[in-house]
Amino acid sequence: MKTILELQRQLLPDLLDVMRKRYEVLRHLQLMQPIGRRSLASALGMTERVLRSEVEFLKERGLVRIDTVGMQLTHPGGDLVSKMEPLIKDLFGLTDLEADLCRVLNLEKAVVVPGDSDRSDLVKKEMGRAGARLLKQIVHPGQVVAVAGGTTVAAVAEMMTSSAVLKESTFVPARGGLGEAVELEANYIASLMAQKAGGKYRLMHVPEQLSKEAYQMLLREPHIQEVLDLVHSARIVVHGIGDAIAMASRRKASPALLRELKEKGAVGEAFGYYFNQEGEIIHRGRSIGLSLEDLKHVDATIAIAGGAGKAKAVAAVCPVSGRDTLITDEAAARAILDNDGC
Amino acid sequence: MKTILELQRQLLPDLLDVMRKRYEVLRHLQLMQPIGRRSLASALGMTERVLRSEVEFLKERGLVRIDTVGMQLTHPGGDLVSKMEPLIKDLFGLTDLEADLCRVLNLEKAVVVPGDSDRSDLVKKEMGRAGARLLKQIVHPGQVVAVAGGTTVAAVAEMMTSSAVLKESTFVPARGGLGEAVELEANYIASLMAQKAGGKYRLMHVPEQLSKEAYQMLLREPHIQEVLDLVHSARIVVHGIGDAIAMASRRKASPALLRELKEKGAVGEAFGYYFNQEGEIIHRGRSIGLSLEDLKHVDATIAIAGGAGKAKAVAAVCPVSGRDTLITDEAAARAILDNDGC
DNA sequence: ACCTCCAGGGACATATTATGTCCCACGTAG
DNA sequence: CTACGTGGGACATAATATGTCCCTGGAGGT
Repeated sequence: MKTILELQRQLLPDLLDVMRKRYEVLRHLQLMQPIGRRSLASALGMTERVLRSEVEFLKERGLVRIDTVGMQLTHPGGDLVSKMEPLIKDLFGLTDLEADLCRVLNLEKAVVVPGDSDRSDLVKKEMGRAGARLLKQIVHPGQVVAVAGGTTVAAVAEMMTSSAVLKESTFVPARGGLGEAVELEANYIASLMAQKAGGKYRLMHVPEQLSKEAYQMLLREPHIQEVLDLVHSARIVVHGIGDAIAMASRRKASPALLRELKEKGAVGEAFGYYFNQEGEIIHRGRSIGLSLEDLKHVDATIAIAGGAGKAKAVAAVCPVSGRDTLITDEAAARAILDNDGC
Repeated sequence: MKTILELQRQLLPDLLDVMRKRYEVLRHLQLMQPIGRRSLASALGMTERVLRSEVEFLKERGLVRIDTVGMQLTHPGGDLVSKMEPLIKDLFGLTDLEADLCRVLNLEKAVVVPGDSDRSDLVKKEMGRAGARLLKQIVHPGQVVAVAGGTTVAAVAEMMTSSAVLKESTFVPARGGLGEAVELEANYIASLMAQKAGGKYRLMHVPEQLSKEAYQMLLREPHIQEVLDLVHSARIVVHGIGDAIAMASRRKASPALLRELKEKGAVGEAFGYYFNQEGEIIHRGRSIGLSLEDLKHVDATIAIAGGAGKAKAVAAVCPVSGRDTLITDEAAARAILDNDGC
């Protein structure tokens, strides 16, 4: 029985949305009946006309009755609502999680894919697909997309498919070298994503851990400058979120830095910034590129991270911007909401 | 599980239509890939543009991949198709049809694939796939499989895939030459099926229409004798079912024989035997090999035939054995059951 | 090296449907 | 009686789906 829902989710996601919409109408109706079109519409957050179409449909099916006092459920309509409740819960439990995440983390949008990416690579792939799809939806032609490094963003690149609008886009790494392995480096991911998307890309080869003087020199290099301008003009940012300590180790941070991070309670990391539990920046990896300042001017940031273990990191990093979109998995979502005490 | 769909259908009356449409696209894609939009559209009987929208949707969901050679299923897409198959059968009542056929024709098992093989070649392919799968399920290592000729059995051979148990099997033609075209001859099909399955095969090259004396001589030939022994020891028989008159014509039967068949009311044919509506044998094509006697000792016979036009032939031939399995298509199945008055 | 066929994708007019926005007549409750 | 909220009608407009072309490009045969 679960399988049939799973199959439908893959094959008929659009119809399931419609189903949910109609179910919501019925459910609200059950609670508010008898009620008029306009009040119900505002309660559901739909426009009057849309609700009206739905109600006409439901009336046609004999699930609601309409008379002068307003709309009410018929008996079969009431039956249907109660019988469908578990079904809807199964189908849209994740959607509810998404709504909760939006509220708790102050996100514009959240996408939750089923599973736990700590336990199955497929889940990461699925997040990647969700990220790729989202990116395609929100990007406008000609916009610059800045991408950070990490395995999860790599998954997005991996699952990216070409599309017309993306052909006009330019992909750039969000920041210079941070000490990652090549295949997780922002440069590599930007180029991979651009290739898969059929778009353009510009890279920024900057060694990590340079002296201040060397940085200053590099910054004056014309081609570096050029890319940096692109980066700062990015309207969309795609980045992962890492566990602070794990990320620092992976990037071979000095023991001193590690100790400092621990002392200051670092839990999350994103594009080179380290955050504590309250979402305050406690360290900034030395590199060039996108800064938190720049984030204020982008149209959208897409953060991607999954796995129950990342819950704290995600919760710490996310509230940073009010226009964030978060793509995560079920395990992380539940863990975040549990920690939050909701 | 049915209840879920019942509930859903109350809110989404066209759920099944859409589901079926998308499933059909995927299924055809699986059988025809890689293929272009236009060809696929005509195979499906949709217009190009409609198919295009569907494919774009499926591509978006990651079920279909599109490149320069055409469209193909992705791995998840293929998974989805196979997982959906039983579901679709249930939804469209094919499972019920199967049960009815078993009862009416006294079959051990019936498999009904959707569609009408008179109208689409794909349906024959689908029957072929079903036949190949069934064969793999029921065969035991070392058993001899006798196959008859005809386009439908050829489809089974075409769709056969290798498997461990089949590597131990030997394929032989059920009967000697009956006057078929080479690519429909049992010999050719037996060898093809063996090759696809990775198994062994022995052939039996016997000209049709020999004098009695010549037959007797041939029968004493050691290598013929050897193959004949194998044939008689076959535990599994795969054969098609043909319309009697059509088959006789195709085999260039004499006008006299044709007239005789018509007079005696021949409707069905299988491995050289002609049957009337009551299932009685009214003529036996002269050749050597498997006889009806032998059928009593086999473990299983698999009859394969589809198309509404074959309904009468199938109904006439099938009741012959109580251990028959019939693989047919929806059109034939419905026609058979209609004729039977159920 | 060429040519041909079939591939996907772009473009666009048109048909169909969904949506936003009014307004109206009518019950009902106060 | 009045004021409010009810459903339903009407209609312009937006969004979407569809039918029909055409174009470019790659794969495979020659």
